[in-house]
Amino acid sequence: MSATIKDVAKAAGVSVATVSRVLNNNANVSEGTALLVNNTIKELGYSPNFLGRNLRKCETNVILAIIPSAEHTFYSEILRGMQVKAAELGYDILISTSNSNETTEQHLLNMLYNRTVDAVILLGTRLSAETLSDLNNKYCVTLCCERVENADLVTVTVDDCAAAFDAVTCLIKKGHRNIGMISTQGNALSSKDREKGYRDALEYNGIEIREDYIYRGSYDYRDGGYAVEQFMKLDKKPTAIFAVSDMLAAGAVNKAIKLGLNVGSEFSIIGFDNLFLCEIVRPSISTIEQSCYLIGSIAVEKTIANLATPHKYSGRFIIDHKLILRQSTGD
Amino acid sequence: MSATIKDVAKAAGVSVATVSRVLNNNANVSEGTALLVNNTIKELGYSPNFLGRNLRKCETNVILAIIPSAEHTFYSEILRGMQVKAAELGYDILISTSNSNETTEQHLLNMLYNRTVDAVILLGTRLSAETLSDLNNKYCVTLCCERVENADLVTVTVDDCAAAFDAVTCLIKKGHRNIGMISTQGNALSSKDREKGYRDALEYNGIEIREDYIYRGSYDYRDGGYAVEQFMKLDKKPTAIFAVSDMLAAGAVNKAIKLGLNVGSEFSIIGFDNLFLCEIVRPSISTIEQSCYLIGSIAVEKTIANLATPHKYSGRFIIDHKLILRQSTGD
DNA sequence: GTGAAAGCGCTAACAC
DNA sequence: GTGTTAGCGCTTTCAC
Repeated sequence: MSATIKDVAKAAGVSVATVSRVLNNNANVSEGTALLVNNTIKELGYSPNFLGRNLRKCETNVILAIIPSAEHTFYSEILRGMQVKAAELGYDILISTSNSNETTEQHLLNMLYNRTVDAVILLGTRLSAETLSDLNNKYCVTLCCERVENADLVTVTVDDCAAAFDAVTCLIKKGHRNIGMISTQGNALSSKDREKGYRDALEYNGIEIREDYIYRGSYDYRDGGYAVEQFMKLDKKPTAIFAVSDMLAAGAVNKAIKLGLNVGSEFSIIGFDNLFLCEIVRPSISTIEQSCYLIGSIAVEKTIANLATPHKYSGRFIIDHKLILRQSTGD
Repeated sequence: MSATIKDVAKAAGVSVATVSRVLNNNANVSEGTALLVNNTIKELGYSPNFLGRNLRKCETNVILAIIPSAEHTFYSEILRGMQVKAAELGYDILISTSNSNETTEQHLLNMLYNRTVDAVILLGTRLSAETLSDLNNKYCVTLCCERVENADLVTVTVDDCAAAFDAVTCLIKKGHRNIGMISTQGNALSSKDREKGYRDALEYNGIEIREDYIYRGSYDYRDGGYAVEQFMKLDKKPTAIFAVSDMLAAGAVNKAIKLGLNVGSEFSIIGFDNLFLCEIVRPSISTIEQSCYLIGSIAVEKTIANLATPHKYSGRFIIDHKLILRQSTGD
């Protein structure tokens, strides 16, 4: 159907080896031949078939990024960081969505097994530490935005504990003593770490920790509202909330307003991620911003480095975060 | 490094052909041999190398979906529709982002040239009709969410003109006679079509069309605000706005509120896409909902159909839309 | 500086 | 029902 390297070789009157050398900018080819070959390539509209090349070289120069869902804008900047760094290093990033479903996630890993991609970067995962370690041992897998205890692979995240500590400390400094937290069920360590940061901040400031101040639901917007409803049933109602995601914070803000609370200095809310949403809603939402671009960039850099070495590195990389204050904390 | 089909054949004491047959569920293999081979496969932890298979079969069973950016949640449901239909038909969907940049888009098309993927589905495009037609002629390309005049390829969109007509008619029925429109610059026909629907609705109701009621900017949130500012400088100020995207509508809503306008029945705004955002902001935003899941599903179905036939179909598919009324129109 | 040829892992005739 | 073998398109070693 389309031209092959053989066609080019024949048309240019050289061997396929020479065409291949031209294709790969190999030095050992005379200027004249190179010109001739390049012209023939153009004439025939030839492009190399990477299936042949990849098979031969046992590499694809493609990294698969698996995100939970395309519905979360949070990943977009991370993906951009990945793409820029990957392009720089001669790789392409392809994306697929797992729908936070372990079966789908497993299916996508087939691309690793069957050599369709060189490596996988997981933006969150449902897999166990053992699975991840095995996978990274046999292939090359990196984890982003989430950590898994004792999993032996490169992990790139913010310091969730410290970030939560900062957020809650800010609320305390504003005079709040009754601070609720909206967290999530399940075993995402990002949430657990943020809970720890929440507890640490309270403890550090000599504030009693109340278990009924911690609501755990899904990441769904509505859970933010449910949390507020729950809190408002308590004897001692919280006057501030720290949520592990901006969506939850948005749900909390809207529900609080609906309940007649004066969201701002009187009833403060801080989210997590700095989604664009935070700027759009009224009141705008204070939040923790992660250096997303950097997370993506570093994840790719470390992944490609691991691809090149026989003894894989598997450390944890902590990326910067920043507290951003807006109207939901009265700023 | 990892086991090959040869290793399996040797270990099982059969030929590679037999292993291949088992791998592909070929009927012509005895139950006993199949069992033996499958056990050996498990023992060796073998998975077939798709680079070999794909090279041999000249197909990858992968479709590349190119989206402008992962920042727009609008595409998520379309992608889900694509993935479900693709899985059904034995294909995988991989996603990449073009950043609305023609160079990047062109780069991604390399995956088509070099046979890394079987087909490409573009969710919007910067390419010309000629480029698209050539591309689809030589390979297999489908266009979604946007149309390009005279481009010879399968195109799947809502009826933008009719949808806009519905939105504007709704505003007129609510008593508005001075209706502004927030559109976009550039040559996106979706916007042009929506402008036509806007004009048609006005004309149909005997309302004069004023060119200064049409603002054209980017798709950026802020442009929604700029539009409102612009409109408020006019002698006869609009009392309603139809925007070609929810982001623009959100920007318009917030700016209108800031200017002291009573957004709702007094000053109405309708957006486009039905982003989740519409439900979160206050007032919630009326909008046009597209049947996104269906758009994705049909796009994939038609693409795969075209992959199988020598004479490609290249028609346009119109998908349903629905007007959704919320607080921003006083509902 | 260039060519011949082997072989990456797989599938699919073809032969038996 | 199973095996032998050619060959998909490419890179790379080895000659020269």
